[in-house]
Amino acid sequence: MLVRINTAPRMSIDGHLAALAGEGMCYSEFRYRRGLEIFGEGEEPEYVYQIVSGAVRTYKLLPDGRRQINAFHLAGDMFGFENEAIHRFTAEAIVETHAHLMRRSSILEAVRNGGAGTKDLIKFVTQNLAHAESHMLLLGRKTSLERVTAFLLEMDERLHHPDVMILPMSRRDIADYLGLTLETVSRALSILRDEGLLRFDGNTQRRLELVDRDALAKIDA
Amino acid sequence: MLVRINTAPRMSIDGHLAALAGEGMCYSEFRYRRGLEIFGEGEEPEYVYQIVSGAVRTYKLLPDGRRQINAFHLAGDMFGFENEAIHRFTAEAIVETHAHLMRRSSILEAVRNGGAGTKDLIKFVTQNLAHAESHMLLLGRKTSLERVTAFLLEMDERLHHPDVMILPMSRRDIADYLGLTLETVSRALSILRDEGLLRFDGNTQRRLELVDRDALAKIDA
DNA sequence: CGCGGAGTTGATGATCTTCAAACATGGTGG
DNA sequence: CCACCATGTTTGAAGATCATCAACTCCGCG
Repeated sequence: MLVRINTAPRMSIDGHLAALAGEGMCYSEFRYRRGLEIFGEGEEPEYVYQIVSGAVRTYKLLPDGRRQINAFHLAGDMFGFENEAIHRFTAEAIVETHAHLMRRSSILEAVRNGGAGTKDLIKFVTQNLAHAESHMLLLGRKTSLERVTAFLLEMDERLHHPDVMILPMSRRDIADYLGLTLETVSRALSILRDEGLLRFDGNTQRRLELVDRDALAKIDA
Repeated sequence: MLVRINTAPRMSIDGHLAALAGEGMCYSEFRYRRGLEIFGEGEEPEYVYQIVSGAVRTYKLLPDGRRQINAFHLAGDMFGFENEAIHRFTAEAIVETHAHLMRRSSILEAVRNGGAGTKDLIKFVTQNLAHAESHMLLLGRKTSLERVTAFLLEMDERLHHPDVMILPMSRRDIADYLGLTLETVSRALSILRDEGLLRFDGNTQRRLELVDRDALAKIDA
């Protein structure tokens, strides 16, 4: 079902959670079923999360229901850190997801004490910011074909260039990430398939193979 | 050309730069003429900047010249901090701008030493991230009228609700911030003016007055 | 005065959305 | 095991929004 990366136990140096609060900090492990809300926009942040397996979407809603997905989080990714007293967006499990949780207060305290994890926290937030900036360029200035191509290449990279890419998210999720409709996403994928740049694996639409990454990279301006 | 104006030992307590690196840190003051590039995307970051007066745009470009402005920075705002070894975007003075500069290395060192400014740095990056997330919602899901209205309200707030708002940036800048064309921005402003929600002050197009902020807030979904 | 930059407005057109229909898929229970 | 239903996906046709192309105005400034 889901592509998995190694699940870093708590001692691993570059495991994010462990790095943040230092060794010896404990965390709990939770399991979220497909579609379940992990936390909601406006709620008080209690935990910071690291995904062991599964996938999570974080998004904002307009009052009339229009949705913008900020980011997808895959195995190994951390999310949910807040500096202020409320969550700025909602997080939901896209598929069955296992995550490690660490109390936010532990991390804030570690920062207050000048803990070693401070640098990692700054790095984490900065990486999120860098991603957001690139995504603003996509949302503000790229065509639908460029957006879908960029999405495929982003996922390809984050899944470490697998032969067959297994997408946990629906066309609607992709559309809400790219600022398009699901129909436009579907059409763009069909174009790329017809041009021979990608193949659908079997008869399922969520398993696909990037046949010509160079050509895709040329489309993504 | 850069003009070095003076060097001062320290600035006000609530100034961001001072908070970041602690007391006793030195900064220089520079002046940038209208249109001048302050730093370019991909360059090595040397300084962190705080605007004394003027306005700055930060943006990314696609190879064919399409531009996305991430943010406008006004008097009091800080910008240019990088955690990694290169600038992720370009910064230009929109109008004649005075800024305080502090060496990036000083700030990084302060963080390494567990300086008091670490918390402020995290706060600074997090605020940028929060802005970027809101802007992604705008770029991905709002209509042109909603975008322009949101822009006006954002500027109104950041300029502390002046009677007459003086915009330093051109219609093209606004368009590249909102993911629109300058014509669409102009049309949206005309609509808001015709509906009586704003007035142009005199016969210049950059001075305008928000007549009905509540109605504007209702348009901005 | 004339020139250039900035802005507005109009006509036309392309891209993307909306609406709609058909088909596929995967899970559930008889 | 298969029928069945909800959900997800593709594709087509029509329509809306925004972009493009173009003309014109308004200042500011030499």
